[in-house]
Amino acid sequence: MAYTSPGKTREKIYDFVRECILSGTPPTTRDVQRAFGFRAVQSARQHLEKLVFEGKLAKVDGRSRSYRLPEFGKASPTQLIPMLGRVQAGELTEAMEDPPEYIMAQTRFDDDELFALTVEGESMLHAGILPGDMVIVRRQPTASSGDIVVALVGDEATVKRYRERDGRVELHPENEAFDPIIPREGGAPFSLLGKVIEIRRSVE
Amino acid sequence: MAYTSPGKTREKIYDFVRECILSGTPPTTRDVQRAFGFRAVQSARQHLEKLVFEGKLAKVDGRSRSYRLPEFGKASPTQLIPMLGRVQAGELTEAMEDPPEYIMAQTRFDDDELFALTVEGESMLHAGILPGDMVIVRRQPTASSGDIVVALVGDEATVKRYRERDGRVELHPENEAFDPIIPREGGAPFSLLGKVIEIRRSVE
DNA sequence: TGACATAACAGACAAATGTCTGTTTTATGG
DNA sequence: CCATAAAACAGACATTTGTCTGTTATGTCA
Repeated sequence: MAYTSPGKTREKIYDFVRECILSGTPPTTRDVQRAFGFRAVQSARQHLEKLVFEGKLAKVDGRSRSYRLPEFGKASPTQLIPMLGRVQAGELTEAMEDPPEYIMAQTRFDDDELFALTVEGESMLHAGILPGDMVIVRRQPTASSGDIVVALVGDEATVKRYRERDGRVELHPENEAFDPIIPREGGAPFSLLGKVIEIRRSVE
Repeated sequence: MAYTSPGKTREKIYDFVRECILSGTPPTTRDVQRAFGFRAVQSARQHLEKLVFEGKLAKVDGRSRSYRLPEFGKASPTQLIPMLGRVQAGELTEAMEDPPEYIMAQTRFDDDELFALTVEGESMLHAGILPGDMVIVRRQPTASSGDIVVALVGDEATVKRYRERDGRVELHPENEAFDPIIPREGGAPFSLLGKVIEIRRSVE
């Protein structure tokens, strides 16, 4: 490769490595070599190591394809979340598509068990949750007053605001056209599926 | 490793590989071997190849760390989107944090230029866009009537619904408390930054 | 011009990694 | 019991990949 001014090639190499990493396949030293037409591995390695020294890349010595963007790993971890579609008697089951649909989300904790649902109905309109919106839910058996939750009442999954009054659970819609749900002994079986932690709406 | 019932170990291996891939470091055959305590590389390889045969994993022969989730590549590509924070005189500039914040999003086209903004104010309340919501914007110079857009009016970036009436551009809020913006000749400089394609709200 | 720094090259070795052949163990069904 | 299939093991070889030592080319500055 022809001689280039100091740092010029290095920037391009950084961009290249970055692209590779973001697309899921960190490059090998020789990948970089080939991509830039170097006739020596060391030429690529030289630049890569300097990028590490400058802090623009991170790596683990001796391991293949180990160059990384230093920002990641520190940043909040990303998770794949299954899109659950249907709700069946008592049990929320994965809409068995093949392959199942997944969405990416950044979460605070790696061990949260998350799933996503599509909202039907307008009962949460005034909370800014519209029909067709996707809600990301953290599976948990309890909630705090004021949380937006997904609950199973009878056979139906529903998104409502959770409240406790006098030790009794109430599920409040945010739309005057709907009535609160107050589960009672002997009534429809009630269970809390989890708490809504994010709402997404695609308007394309 | 002790003998396990058919497919049992394989499922766990799939989960393991999946986790590795999602966290950005696809495993080597020997990574899997070690993780499961196999005393032979082939034990791990056997399972991995079978997973490929079953279509649950994809790989490139002969390349290190090349196991992938088949859903990706085919599925909509994911890209990193910069969070733009401030708006400065006429120009939307990246809030120069170090490192800049990025979020993941699944997009239809790889070459879309996207960025994200945080919404201030309640002018789009009835469109289900609340203060603090994040909007993902595709940079484009034009829009269709009915689109929700981000426009620069004077020095301020604003989220509104775009309408054309008699060939004139109008920016409509979705809240009676606000008035439409109708850019005029000689008025505040107006430019369209792009179209809102997704709204996200974190309620944690 | 010469000293110096960086870029690029050449060739090699060692470790990591993918791959292969064959054997042994374990569960299952006739 | 035997046949069969899958799981697990053993040991090896080939390629890929990381790393190293030393050399040559190119630009900068005094």
